[in-house]
Parts: sequence; C-alpha cells; structure tokens
Amino acid sequence: MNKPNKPITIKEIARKLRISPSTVSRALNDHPSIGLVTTMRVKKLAEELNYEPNQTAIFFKQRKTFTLGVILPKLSEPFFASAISAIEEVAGEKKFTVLLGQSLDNPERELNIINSFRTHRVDGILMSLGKNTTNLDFIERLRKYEIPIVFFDCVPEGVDDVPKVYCDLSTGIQEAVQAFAERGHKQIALINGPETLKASGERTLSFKKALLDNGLNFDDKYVVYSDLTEESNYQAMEKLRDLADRPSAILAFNDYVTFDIIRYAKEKGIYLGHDIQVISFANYSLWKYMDNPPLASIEQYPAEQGAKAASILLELLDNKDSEEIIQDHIFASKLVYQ
Amino acid sequence: MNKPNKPITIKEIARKLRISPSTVSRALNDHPSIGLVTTMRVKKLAEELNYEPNQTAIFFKQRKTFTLGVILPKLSEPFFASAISAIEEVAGEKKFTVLLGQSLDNPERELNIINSFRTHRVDGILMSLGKNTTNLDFIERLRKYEIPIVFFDCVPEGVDDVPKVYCDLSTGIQEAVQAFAERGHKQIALINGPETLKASGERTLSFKKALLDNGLNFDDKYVVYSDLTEESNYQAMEKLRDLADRPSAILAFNDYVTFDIIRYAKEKGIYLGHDIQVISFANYSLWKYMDNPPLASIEQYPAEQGAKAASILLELLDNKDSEEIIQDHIFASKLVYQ
DNA sequence: TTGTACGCGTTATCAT
DNA sequence: ATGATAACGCGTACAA
Repeated sequence: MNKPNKPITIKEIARKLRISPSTVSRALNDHPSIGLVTTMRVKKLAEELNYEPNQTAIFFKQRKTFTLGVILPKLSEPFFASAISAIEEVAGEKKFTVLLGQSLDNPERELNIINSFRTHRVDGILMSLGKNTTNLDFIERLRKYEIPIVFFDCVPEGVDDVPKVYCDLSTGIQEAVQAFAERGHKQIALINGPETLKASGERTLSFKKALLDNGLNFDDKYVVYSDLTEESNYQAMEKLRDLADRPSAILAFNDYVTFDIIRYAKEKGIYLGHDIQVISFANYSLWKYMDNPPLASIEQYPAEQGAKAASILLELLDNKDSEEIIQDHIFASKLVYQ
Repeated sequence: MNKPNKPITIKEIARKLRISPSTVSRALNDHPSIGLVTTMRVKKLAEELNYEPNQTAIFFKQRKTFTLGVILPKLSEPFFASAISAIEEVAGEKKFTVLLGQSLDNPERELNIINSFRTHRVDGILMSLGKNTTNLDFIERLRKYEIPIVFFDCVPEGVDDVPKVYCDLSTGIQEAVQAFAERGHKQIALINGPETLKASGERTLSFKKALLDNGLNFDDKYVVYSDLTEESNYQAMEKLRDLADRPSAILAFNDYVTFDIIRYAKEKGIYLGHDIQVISFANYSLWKYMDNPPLASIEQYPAEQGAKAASILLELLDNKDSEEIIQDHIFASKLVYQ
C-alpha cells in the first residue's frame, strides 16, 4: 500500500534546499531579485519532485478562481451545445475553466445554480435566461457581490447596465419575408412561440414590419401561437388550415416547430416545398439530409454569440474599470439556404 | 460609487458578537457543544449580514473542491451533450459542480485539460477518450495524485483497475442482423469506422458472429472502412455498389455515416427502405421526421452511461476504500424502431 | 540577494 | 459551553 503521498509544497522544496519558502516562491515566479543559480536550483528540484502549485491555495489568496460559470436552459439543445463549446474554447485560451449549470427553464434552478456559482467564487457568469424567468433581482445581487454577468441569446429586458449579446432577428425575418414575397407568396403565416414570451412579441413586430416593407398586408389571423409542444404545434397548423385564405408560406418559430410541421404535412399529404413553403429559425444543420427541407432558415450564430459573450466577460475581468463595454452586442441574423 | 464591500467573514461576525471565530464556525455548523442561544444569535446575524462561507477557503482547508472534471471529444455532438447533461444533473444532486473540457479528439488537448483539472484540484475525472488517443500514461499519473477517474463510452483497453462504463454493441448488432435476416436479407454490409479504431474491430467481430448465429455467411468484402468524412462515406458506398453481389442491407457505423448514406441514395436515385435497408448506431432522435429513415437504430444510452459513470465516481469519492467498484459497467445496446 | 513575518477564511485540537 | 491557537499553501511587504 502506497503512502498517500501528499502533494509537494513550496515549503518542502525550501527545506530540502535549506532556503526559505519565499525564495522558492519567488524563484518559481521568475522574480528578478532572485539569483540565477538559486532560481535554477529551485526549478530543477521542483521539476524532479513534480511540484504543482496548489491552485486552491492561490485561488484562496488571490480571491480569483479563473473560473467562469455558464448557465443555460439545456445543454443537449444543439443551439446551446455549440454556444458552450465556443465558450469553452475562448475561456480555455485565457486559462479559464468553465463551470456548468442547466436551468431546464426552471427559475428556481437558475437561482440555485447562481448561488452555487457564487459560493464557488466563480470570477464571472455567462447566462442565457430560461423561458419562464421573470424575476431579475439576482442581477442586482450579483452586482453587490461584484460578480460580473454577461447575458447571451435570451437576454433580460429593461436592464441596461449589463452586457448583452444577442441576435437581432428582424434582419433574418426581413430576408425571409422578402424571399417569400419574391416567390409570389401573399399569405404568409407566422407560427410563433407563447404569447407571454418576449421573443414572440418581437418576432410579431418584425414580421409585421417585414410584410409592410414588402408591400404585403399584415393580418392578425396569420400569426398563431404555440406553446411549442407537439400538440400545440399541430393545433397551430390546424388553425392555419382552417382559414378561408390558407397561407402558402410559413415562418416557424424554431426548428422543433418546423419538425412538427414536416410531420404534420406528411400525415396530411401536404407536399412541402410545393403546397406550402417553410422557413425556420435555425438550430439544426441537418436539413440537407431531409427530403423536404425548409426553403431556408434564419441563422442565429450560437457559437459566435457564445464566443463574443465570453470575450466580453474576460475583458471585463481584466479591467473592471472599463464600463464602456456595457452595451448591447448584436449579431444580425441572416437567411441561409442549405 | 459603492465601496468594494468585502464579503462577510466569520471573523467579522465574531467581532460584532464579541465571541470567538471558532464559536461562530461551530454555531453555523450546528456543533452540539454550542449553546442554543449563541447558535441562534450567530445564525441571526449571519443571515442579516448575508454571510456566505468562502468556499475557496474551505476547499483549501479540506483539500476537496466538490468539483468533477469531464473530458469528452466534442460537446456539440448530441451523444455527448446528453451524456454531460445527465452528468451535470447527477453531480448537482450531490452538490458537486462540473468542470468542462473538450478534447476535439486531440491527445495533446486531452493532456492539457487533465493538467488544468489537476491544478484546479478537481476531486475526480470523468472521461471519454478521443479517437486518436493511444498513450494512456496519464492514468498512472492520476493514480499517483490520487485523482480517481472513471471512463465512459470510449474506454481504454488493457487497463483493468479503473472503472469503465460503456455500451456493449454486440447485443444491438445481434438484434440488427437478426432483424435483417428475418426480412430475408442475405447480403448484409457493415460500413465501419477507421480500421485503427478499437471500436471498429469490435464491431467487425460482433457483426461476424451475428451473421453466423443467424445462419448467414461472413464475407470480408461486405465490411468496408471509412474515416467518417463525407468523402470517405461516399467511397464506402461506391465500394459496396461496385460489388457483384450488392448488399441489400447496411449497418452503418454511426448516424453521420447514415446521413451520408441517405444523401448518397438520394443522389443516385436509390430508394432507401426498399432497394436498401439501413440500420444505424443511434445518436439522433430525429429519424421520425425523415421521409426515408433507417429501419431502426442501435441505442447506446448516452445519458444513462453518463449518469452511471458520475454515480460511480461520486461513490468512489465517498469511500475510497471500496475498490470493488472497479469493474466494468456494461449497458446492453438495443435495437430500437423509431 | 535572501529571509522573516503575516494574512487570506476556515476548522480541528487543545485548553479553560 | 466557549476561547485561543495552529494549520492548510502561497505570496508579499518589510527587514536585513
């Protein structure tokens, strides 16, 4: 049975070399005041003994953990998976590691994760809000604790003094409607998310503007809301089918909606891409494998958003005084054809 | 401008209450030897001052960080996304947080991540090996540092004294071949991964056995290898099409291969599910949206693997003496129809 | 150029 | 029931 060999510490190196721990510390950190010989001797022994600085001690002393906390709804959604993948890469370059928390769209979980992050003394937090989050008091609380937070994708409304990275959907919606219009569609529908969701309202507005800009009428009845379950998506489709003037084109709130549209169409014998055209808000890159893919989708740049949010946070940690970074960083969404 | 209000410490509480820090510490931890009144007073003030224990100090002292490091090839692969999602949930229940590292199948990155985890003093590591990893020395090194590691999914070969969680593909392959056989297929092909990959060899063996078990012949020429790029997948298909006796059924190494098969078939006018049947090793749950989905797929239970690996690691951290856990935990893969 | 002494926040040990 | 002290590993102001 091996002895539980305690990790080597500076003290031991000092003892073996019959010098003081501080000298060792300085030597290891290339402090200019330490003689070359001493420095060499220390480094050599440290190498031999496989010395590793105890980060927990350093964190403790420096009040810094080189750790970023990331809170997002669900890791297994491709959108967030690519976002966090990018975040991890950016953080890693600066020797930061990433702590992970999934809110599952549950506000209570969000608060628990934030608490956990706080006690873990993360240096900063990246967050994409859950769909049901209404209480934003935690932002103020984090500010008291001087933990910077940067939001991405799903960002808070009415909070100005916190950095936000998100995608402006209006450009993509504009392009989408234009694409429909150019193909002669007059009746264009929007299957939207829950009416309670901020994102839904915004999409409706952009949608309306896009229609008018393209010389088309806006009619309430062509905007139907879904709570994004399969049933609800089907009901939305039913509503549209029940209209006297059926739409010939549909803009779908997200890819899950699109999937259900595809299934619905298959079941009802509707020929997608012919009877009805669809454009989707894109998360998936699998359309190219499908027989009846949407005409196009609106790219929202998850990886770019994550990377940008991470850089902002890291910059914020570098020079906390630069409060000018506190502004919105907006990516223009774009219509892409597969 | 607010003063940078330092976090409340035990000492301050002690000072304000004119008692000693140790008493405060004990009161907060419900130590039995502290009087009820004192305990109440301490807790009350702590509450008022919003006291939060400094975890970095506790970590430092307890030599424990309540942190698990997770290393896997790529977070944005659905398989790993659901795995880590499950890991995070299991860890969270035990108040552990999860540190993240993506190897991108790069052995050098793997070592860097392990080093970073080590200096961050993670309590344990969960790892799925990258495809190109051959040098396993780090396992021995981690043992020296007494950092337990549990492998999942892609686990090391020839290392017995380390817990491994993985999926036995032979059962799924058996069922797949049987499903083909029952449908009258005689020429069944396997599009395999790179020959250098351990997983490929195993699949070939299981495939061979399954064929023989089902009264079919095994012929080398029906096993083609691909390096999993789109080009290579196409070439694999070409090879099979060039055979005198073309296969009527294909077992595909993973879902990406399947996607390319689908595209290839579409391009060549091959009627999938008719001219050729496909069974895939499943990562995606999107088949139901496709017009020509594979006949079935072999479920490999990523979430279950992740959860199991995490529990084992946590158990290991609880009672390090129980070396009996060090054995393989194997999930039987299963053929599932969408 | 090097050593001494101290502090970071917490808890375990020993004393009272 | 409570207090005093030391210790965890490191960095650093101050002293020599």
